[in-house]
Amino acid sequence: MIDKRSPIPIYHQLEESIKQLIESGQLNPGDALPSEREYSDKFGISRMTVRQAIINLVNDRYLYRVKGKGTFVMEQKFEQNLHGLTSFTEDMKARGMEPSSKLINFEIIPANAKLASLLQIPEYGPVYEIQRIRLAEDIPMAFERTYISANLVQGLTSEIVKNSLYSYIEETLSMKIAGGRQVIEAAIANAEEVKLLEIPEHIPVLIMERSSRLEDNRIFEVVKSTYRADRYKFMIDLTRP
Amino acid sequence: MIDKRSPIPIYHQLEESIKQLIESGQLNPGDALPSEREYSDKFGISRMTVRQAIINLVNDRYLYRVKGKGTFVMEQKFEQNLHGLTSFTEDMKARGMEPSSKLINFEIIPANAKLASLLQIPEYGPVYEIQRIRLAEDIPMAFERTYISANLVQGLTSEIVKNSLYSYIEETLSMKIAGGRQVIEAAIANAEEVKLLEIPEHIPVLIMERSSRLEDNRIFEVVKSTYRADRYKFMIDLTRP
DNA sequence: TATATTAATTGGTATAGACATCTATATTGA
DNA sequence: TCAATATAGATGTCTATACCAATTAATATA
Repeated sequence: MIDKRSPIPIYHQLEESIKQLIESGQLNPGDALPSEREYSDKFGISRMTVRQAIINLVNDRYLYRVKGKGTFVMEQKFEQNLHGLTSFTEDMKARGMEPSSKLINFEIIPANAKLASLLQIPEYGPVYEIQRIRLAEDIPMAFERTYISANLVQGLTSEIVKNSLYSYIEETLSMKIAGGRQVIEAAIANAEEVKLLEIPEHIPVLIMERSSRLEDNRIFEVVKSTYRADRYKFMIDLTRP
Repeated sequence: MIDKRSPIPIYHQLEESIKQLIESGQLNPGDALPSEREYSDKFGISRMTVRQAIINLVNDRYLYRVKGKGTFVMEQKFEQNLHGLTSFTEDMKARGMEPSSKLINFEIIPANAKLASLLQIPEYGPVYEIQRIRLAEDIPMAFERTYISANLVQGLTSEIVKNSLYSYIEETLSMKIAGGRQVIEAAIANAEEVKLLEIPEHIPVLIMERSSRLEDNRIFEVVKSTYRADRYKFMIDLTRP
């Protein structure tokens, strides 16, 4: 598996080998990798060389590491593309914080008039409603409600949502996600948000509404998120054409 | 510059130190950094530790390395972006509304510490302060404070500001505007904003802070705007690459 | 002079080991 | 039984050293 006499650097051989295990499904998201010392012993190479392979895979978002616990396989990596700078998970990671989610609700509901209009479906049509609390370092940062047309995105389960919705849509359903539109506004937290976000009453929040579309311009998702404004800011990079 | 007794890792201290040199303009795009061995000798730290700092900066696209030649400051830190740098005027016109402005203040003031840091100029350096109310269809929408380094953008008058600041910079002064960075947050309107925007007390507002830079990465403008959140939303288009 | 060689300098790869910090588990003591 | 304490094992930081590979400049040679 590792050829020390090869002109290809050892760390690169190991890197490709691990990447291959992930892409072939022998290592699944969340799985723990052997420890650095195990790799070191197994292949008779230095631990620093193992680390170099792993560091590269962490930078490429194939893996993530938790001090004292181990190294694990990342959820699908291209999720970051769509959200860009305003993706909660990526944003938090970029700030050196550990993001997590708490699923509050997952069910199919009939679309009301507004939702039907946003999703471009008939009124009372079936829609997945997914409600989540987004946390950073276990502190509630945002309350997120996602609505997905059930006729368009079929076979959705809470497990899929927990892993990666976008990879399910793109890989399993073979539909191509093209982009989206986001609107940001400010408001005062309502009672439900105060409770779920564990914040004082009457403090300002940021509301983000996003609708995401497929390549054929059908809307497959509408997300409404409420961010606590005392802890969260939206950052946007602008480059002139 | 490097404190070995600090609990902050040495590589991280060096990393921040180099990043600071770049962002403050003491290191310019294309400039060569001292070699790894020079850093190692200068600070009395291991070359591997220097490399860890540099590797991180290469991953963050601050630097790039060429084997046998050296390490250099990257030309453009960020890749192409999704949205352009638009002014209030352009934004309102795009929404089919008639924009106008009311100039409240136009003077040269000495930069305080925060402003000096944001504009990358010495403290007490001369800065244009331009305060404006932005209106759409004669309704106040935002209170905007613009700060411009007077040594960088010379000969500014209130007449120029009334017309188009950006075209003055690009056409008359022949300086190229490259982009900027925006931060959006929510707050409760303060007394001044309540008065100027003619809004009720305690309503939420959107705060936008933008810093704009020239092609040579000098910051020429810092803008802080307060938008009434009941009338104004930020819209962002995301398109997948 | 023009070309080839060599030396010096740069980043790239790899090793071995030390100690720190964090996590989970097992053990001990009240 | 419950809580504090020890420990084993994981990643994180750092050192010191060695040699490889690419580039550049100085030097020797035809």
